Amino acid sequence: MGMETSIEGSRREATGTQCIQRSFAIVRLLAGGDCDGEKLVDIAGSLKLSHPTAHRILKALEQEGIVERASGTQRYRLAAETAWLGVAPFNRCPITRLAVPTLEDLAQKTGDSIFLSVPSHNDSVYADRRFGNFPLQAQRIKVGARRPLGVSIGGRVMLGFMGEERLANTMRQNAERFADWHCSDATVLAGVEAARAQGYLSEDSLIDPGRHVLAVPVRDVVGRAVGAISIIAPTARLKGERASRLLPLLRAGARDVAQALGRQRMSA
Amino acid sequence: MGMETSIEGSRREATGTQCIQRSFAIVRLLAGGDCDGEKLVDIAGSLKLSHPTAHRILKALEQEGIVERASGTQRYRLAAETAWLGVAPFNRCPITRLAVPTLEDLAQKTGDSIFLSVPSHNDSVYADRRFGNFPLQAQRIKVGARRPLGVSIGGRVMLGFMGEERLANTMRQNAERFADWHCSDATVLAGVEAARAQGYLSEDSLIDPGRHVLAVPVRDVVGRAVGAISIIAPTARLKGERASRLLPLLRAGARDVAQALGRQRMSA
DNA sequence: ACGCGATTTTCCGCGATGTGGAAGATTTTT
DNA sequence: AAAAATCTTCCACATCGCGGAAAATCGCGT
Repeated sequence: MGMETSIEGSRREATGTQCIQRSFAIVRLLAGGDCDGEKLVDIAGSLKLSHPTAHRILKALEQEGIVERASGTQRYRLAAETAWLGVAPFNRCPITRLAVPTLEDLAQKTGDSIFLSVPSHNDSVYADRRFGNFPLQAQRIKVGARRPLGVSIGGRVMLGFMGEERLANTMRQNAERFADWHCSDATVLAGVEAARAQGYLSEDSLIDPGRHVLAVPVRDVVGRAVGAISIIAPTARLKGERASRLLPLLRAGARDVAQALGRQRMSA
Repeated sequence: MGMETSIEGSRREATGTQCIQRSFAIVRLLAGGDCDGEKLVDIAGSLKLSHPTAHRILKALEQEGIVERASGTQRYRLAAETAWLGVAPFNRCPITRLAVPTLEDLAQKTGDSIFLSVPSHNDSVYADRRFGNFPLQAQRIKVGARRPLGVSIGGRVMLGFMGEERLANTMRQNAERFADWHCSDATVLAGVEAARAQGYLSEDSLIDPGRHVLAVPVRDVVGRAVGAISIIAPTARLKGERASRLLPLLRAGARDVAQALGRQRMSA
């Protein structure tokens, strides 16, 4: 476990439905967990819910088929069937399907870890990943894992190309959550600016000291970011001359994915 | 709109959380809708919710980024970001990704409409579809659309290979909903039996008179159905000699997908 | 295998939270 | 432009969800 995904993240005029907020906070929390699942106490702890409350909601989610118990244990994880709730929107923008060959190609050519991130509400999500042959790979970052949008390098790159309004909204709504990830407003904004200026972002990994990240945006026809491709490798492998050799590769990959997406739009 | 997805479908000892049931009933309802979205009245009507209640829940879902308004209009549909809630479970069983080549191949070879269905809780979901070149295609069936498991032909085939226990559970929990789709317990069970006996099922389409359906299961290593591939075409095109020529094609397709899934498991 | 601490689950009275009728905006149709 | 339909806000009520406490269960260590 670990990640503090406080439920207060989206500070709203509480009018509405408390338990819907709580339910989806749980769903989002589980969305990032690995398939071993999370313990009730941890879920309750992270979201600052009482144990009975967390239990009751999880039970309801289980009845709805959204959540299941990892076989044997009584740990909770997202049910396989949750995947199918999103098929319709997914098919409207099947970026992960279209990106597969590109990601594999990049992983093979660079030998390092390649990630595809997508924006999701106020989070960035790792939508897919491929590993290369180099011994040290970023295994710790799971597909489905979420960060407040702006925390991960890929997230900052995306924020840079999602419009002023959304940038402002996200910064406001994620303000409190950034602290949990040891990064400030200023750091995030600096990254966003750099991404806008250069068209990419290169920074040390926050969660994984000794690793470096290089990220480029995937932009749709209008220029809006719909994702980001990033490469993660030991710092030594991503500095200086090699970095400048890798950058065009990443950019070409991002362009390919964008084009595949554009073609898709036509036929749908 | 149309489909009556009564919230009472899963008659439960109501203790728990009413509004979670309602929220996900709405999400499931929208999951099947096309990208034009659904009107508030229709949503409220289908689920027998008061307008203010439906409105309040939808507003909450919108704040959570689960639901959005179709551009311009004020109709509700699932937000693109919903797709990313399910990426982790999806990557545990990426059947739709792996099935793409097979579906395309089948559509191209047969010229008709090919569908991939997956089981999701008490529903079957159309997870993907491909059209062939023949003029009449099953355009009305949208990707993401849901039926009570057992209503669609693909659903019956899957039910046949999901174990006695699940079959019994599903039959019990879907009993009331079958009526909405003009099919009885007996019809469903007959189909299930036939599917078990033959390894496939061939029946007239219920929702689309004049069309016929031929479906085969996609089974995992243990033999459990994880999906179904079906072909839909005007009845004349799916009878007699042509049907027996198509069946092996479908079966081969299902086997290919199953094998791809098996290979996937290894590497994960 | 046994026992003890940690975790999950049930119970239940309180009250905050969600509810739906009715009325007021807004959009769409005629 | 008027009318109909739909969407949204308001508000008083009571239902539904809340969380403290206790019971049942799990699982870890010896």
